[in-house]
Amino acid sequence: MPQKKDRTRKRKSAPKQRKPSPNGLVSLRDVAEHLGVSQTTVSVVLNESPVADAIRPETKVRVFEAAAKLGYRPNLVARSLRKQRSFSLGILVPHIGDAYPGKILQGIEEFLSTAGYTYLVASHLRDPEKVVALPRFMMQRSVEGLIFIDTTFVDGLPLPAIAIAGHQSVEGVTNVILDHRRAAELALSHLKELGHTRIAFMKGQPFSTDSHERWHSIREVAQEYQVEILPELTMQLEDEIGTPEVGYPVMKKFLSTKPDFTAVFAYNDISAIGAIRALADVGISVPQKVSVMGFDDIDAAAFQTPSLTTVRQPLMEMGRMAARTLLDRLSKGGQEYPKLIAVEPALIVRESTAPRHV
Amino acid sequence: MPQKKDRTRKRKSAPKQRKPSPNGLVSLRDVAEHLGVSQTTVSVVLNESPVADAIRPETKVRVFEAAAKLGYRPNLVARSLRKQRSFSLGILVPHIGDAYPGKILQGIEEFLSTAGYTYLVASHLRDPEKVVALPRFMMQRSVEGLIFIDTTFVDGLPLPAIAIAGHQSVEGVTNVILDHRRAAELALSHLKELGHTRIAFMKGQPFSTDSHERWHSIREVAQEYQVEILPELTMQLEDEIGTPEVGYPVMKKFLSTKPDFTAVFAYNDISAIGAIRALADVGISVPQKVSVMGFDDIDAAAFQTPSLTTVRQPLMEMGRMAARTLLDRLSKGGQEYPKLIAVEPALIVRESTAPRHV
DNA sequence: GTCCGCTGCTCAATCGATTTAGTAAGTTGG
DNA sequence: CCAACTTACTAAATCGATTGAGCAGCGGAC
Repeated sequence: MPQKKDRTRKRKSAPKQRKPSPNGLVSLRDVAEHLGVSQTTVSVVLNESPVADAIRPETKVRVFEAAAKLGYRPNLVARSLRKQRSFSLGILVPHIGDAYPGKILQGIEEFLSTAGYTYLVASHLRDPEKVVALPRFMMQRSVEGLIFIDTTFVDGLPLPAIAIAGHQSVEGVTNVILDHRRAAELALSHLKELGHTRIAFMKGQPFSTDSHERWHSIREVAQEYQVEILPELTMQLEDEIGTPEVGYPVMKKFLSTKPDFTAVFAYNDISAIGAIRALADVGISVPQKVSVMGFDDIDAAAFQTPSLTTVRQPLMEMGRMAARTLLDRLSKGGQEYPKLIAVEPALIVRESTAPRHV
Repeated sequence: MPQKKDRTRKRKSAPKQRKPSPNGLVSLRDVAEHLGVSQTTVSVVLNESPVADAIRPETKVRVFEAAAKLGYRPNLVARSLRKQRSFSLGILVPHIGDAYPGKILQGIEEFLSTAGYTYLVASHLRDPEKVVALPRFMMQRSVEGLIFIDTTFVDGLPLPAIAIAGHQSVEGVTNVILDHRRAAELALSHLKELGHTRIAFMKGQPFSTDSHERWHSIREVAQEYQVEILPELTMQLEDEIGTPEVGYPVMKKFLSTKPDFTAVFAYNDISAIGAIRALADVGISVPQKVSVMGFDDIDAAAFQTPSLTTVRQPLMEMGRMAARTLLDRLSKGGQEYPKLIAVEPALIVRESTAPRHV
């Protein structure tokens, strides 16, 4: 394929003896030199930049072909540096691998992958120092935004952020939350319809971002529904564990007080599962003797024995929305952004609740 | 704090009117200009490079103080580009959020965070195209190495890699695997001691990387232990689902053949849970009528009703070892690396297995 | 007096892309 | 015939760090 004219080759009478790419990868320069054109040309053509309108179609074809032939893939680190955009987000979770954040991550990833974004995840294990350090660390890695999952963060973030299950009102942060009021209505009306009046409640751990709001809504709705919340039927989760072990000892201890109750509304599915286990240990069958209501509808809920009646949070959807909203904010760039996004719960009736035993 | 001599300030008679950092962050240059020293000085001092031995202690102090005062944090993207090291790894999982990879991720993250490394995770959802594209994409992001979890990858990787539950023999890849032979011994001897002779087996999905090896070991050990593996008592998992739903219909269908068996050895805990559910649906109680044995010991296993007897894989440990081994390989740089790392299973006896019902 | 070596730094190239400004060659209009 | 415009590119700055090479100024040896 002879070229008509060699229009650029002369410049290099004493070439600077360029060494091959140290990492063995094909760079823009390699493609440019291979073709005898400038890096600019290759760059604008491959990026289909408007500037490339001025490039001859034949040249474009040559560039595309050479890029394909040499297997050129742009170095995204270099691109990040130059464009001051990394196409990545940072995600903070209490523990990677737990079911609740796991489901949310699925939703986030699903959306991000279609948008060409990646993400860095890190677990802070509820360590306040990490909660401060990790966002900083991620910013050093040039993430464009942050997503907090069930995490109480420190404000003053210089980056747009989304807090899933976040209830802090902080400048620049969009909270994605469940309609807890509605959730309480669904759960309590279900239990009430089944005839339960003496209901035990498990309050979430103080560090869980939904705890306060959820409890508040439950009390409010309970009052309206004339369901009594008795102090002696109220438990408090404390431990920071992602397994049902979180609910087991609490229920054990509760049972040792010989409480008079016919139903339990757990803080979440995980603690409900632990509670059922504790009930079973002392021979209280669920749902025959006691009904148990979970929260979240994690994957495991449907396959427990008995399967869990629970209030479903659309976790994947929340993840998707969080990702979508954040990317939206990034592309708009403006100061306009939603402060709050609420999603609706659903009551999922399974086997762990039944009419009150009489 | 007056300076003795102004040794560098003169050069800028007609300064190039430098604009402030566009992203509002403090750069090396900002620190250097603030102090009136070169970027080199600031860089070598902050990195405690050996070259910094030649810098006066007072200067060092000034640099450290200025960096702290201005809140300088090095831009890791720029550093990556220059050093050709990103201090990050890429991790491929079938699904983010599933219990098995989740537990492994915990181990990986635990180790990486102490080493100052981050990681990018991506789910390939068993899509062969993604399995090819994602490592490429991660390499464009300059990850230094890859970890595959339960993933059949395509060889010819230009990067060091670790495959957890990997059984491919590929140049440059270290496989981290369970001692399946030992696992089979533990499980079968337990069932045999309980008097079970008609044992049903669930084979893993063909795409699950452990399936073949596990089945092979089970058959081998079964022969030695004189445990019969009957075709009519053998099930095959097919679906790509991370919930117990994967085992449920398979067991349902199996039961419809009116099989004669007293125990089930499931492929993993997830499918065991689904199987128990299916057994319960038709009134077969576990472990009274049928014993069920799981595999993995995911968090949920201990809190099922009945709790699962299972073969534990040290998943977090496997994650930790994978990360450690990979970083080791990266720092050594040489061609020397372990081809195989085997970890030991443990038998965890809980409630789902019992002596054969007679 | 001057050469050497040490101290304490600075200069400038570099990583691999993007992007602004510019330029050589050819075409058109008056 | 020349200015103006168009076409098809190229040169060089830039992002923010790291790093090899280099350079003043000073003290001491000869």
